[in-house]
Amino acid sequence: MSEKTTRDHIVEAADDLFYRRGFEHTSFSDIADVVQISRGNFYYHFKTKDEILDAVINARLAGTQRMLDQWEIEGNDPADRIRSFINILIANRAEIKRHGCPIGTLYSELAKLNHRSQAEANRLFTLFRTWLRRQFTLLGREADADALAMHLLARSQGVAALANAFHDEKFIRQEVNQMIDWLASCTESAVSHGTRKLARR
Amino acid sequence: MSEKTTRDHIVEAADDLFYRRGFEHTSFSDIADVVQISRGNFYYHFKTKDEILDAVINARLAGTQRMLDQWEIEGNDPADRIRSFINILIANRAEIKRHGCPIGTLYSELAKLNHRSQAEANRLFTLFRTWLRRQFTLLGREADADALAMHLLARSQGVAALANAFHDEKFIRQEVNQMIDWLASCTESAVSHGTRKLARR
DNA sequence: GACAGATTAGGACGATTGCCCTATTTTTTA
DNA sequence: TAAAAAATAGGGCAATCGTCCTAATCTGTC
Repeated sequence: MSEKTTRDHIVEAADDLFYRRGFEHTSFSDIADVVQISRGNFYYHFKTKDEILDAVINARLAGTQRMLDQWEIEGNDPADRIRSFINILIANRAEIKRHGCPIGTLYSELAKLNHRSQAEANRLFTLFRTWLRRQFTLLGREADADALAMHLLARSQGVAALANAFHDEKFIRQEVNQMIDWLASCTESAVSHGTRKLARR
Repeated sequence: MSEKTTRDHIVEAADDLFYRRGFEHTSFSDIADVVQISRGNFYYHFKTKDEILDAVINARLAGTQRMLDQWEIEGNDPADRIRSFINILIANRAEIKRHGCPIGTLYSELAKLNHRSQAEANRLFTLFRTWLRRQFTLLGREADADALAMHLLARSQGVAALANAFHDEKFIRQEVNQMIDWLASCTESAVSHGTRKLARR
């Protein structure tokens, strides 16, 4: 089994705190308190706060990639895989209700700060976007695969934002059901791939 | 014509800065610089930073209410009024691309800070939610009017979030078109008001 | 057991923050 | 015009921030 280094602990704690309290609102001391190390030791592992941020983003990127790879193995059907994506909202509903989407809220904050790691944070979105686009292409919707991927991403973001604002898990379930239905209607009209024509049989 | 007081100027500048840079990242000095008053004078008008935040939220509430009232006058048809809501995304696309939705990003930040004005900020969402619900009710969808209102709010939030993340105005237009189409399908099936049945003629 | 390198602890720094006080100026009132 | 009130200016305060430095401790190797 893998020994967890102090550095790993720091990244893990920072990841959690950045999600729950935000990047700017989390101080070195906050992280050090969780990991139970001195602030001096902290500096040995990370020279600046931005370095921690980048490490957190990279950790999230790696974790997300692992998750997507896993879905690729589990689901034979691209529709199944897309449903796995949609169901993140269900799986993480409790945390989403309390803190929103980790990716969306982080990006939003970095955008306000005009932080130079905005582009890095965006890669988290792009990871999902590219993956979803491929799944929709496999579904026979290559003409508008990217638009469908963005549409689904946007709806997920919106659901997370409102679930957070209204502290409403039931709303998440409602919208997830609608997204599942929407996905079904996508596969049905896979051949025609018209821009906005959702044919019902 | 109405004389604009110093207090109004402060609220106006704070509103803008909170939107573009975020609440926490905006300092007293930042606002004072814009209004061109001393920090000392500042304290005469607002005792704490939280007071400014509340004033900004109230100003946004008032402005939003005025806008909704205006739509009520302009659009005879509830569908027209809902389209006015959807078209905010188009009207403000440039700013949304750069800074996201002012309501969504503010609430997200306050949630991270666990700020006690979260509830106040939420009233901005509730204002739209209640108004949209009424419009959908007038549209003959009273059974699921609230779900439709939340659905539309969520999609707007998602579009704003992704337009900001990918700096993509075209995406806004695409999604707005889809939302307009979706609204049309809502009115067509107004009578059946089934939970998730989007009948096409 | 001595030594070198890796790791940790704890404090100090300059800058910035929200907040507060007081003197001064401007405006209003009598 | 004199007094009162409203508004403004400028500086100061304690706390916190990210950052940095140095001394101490731990760990493994010869």
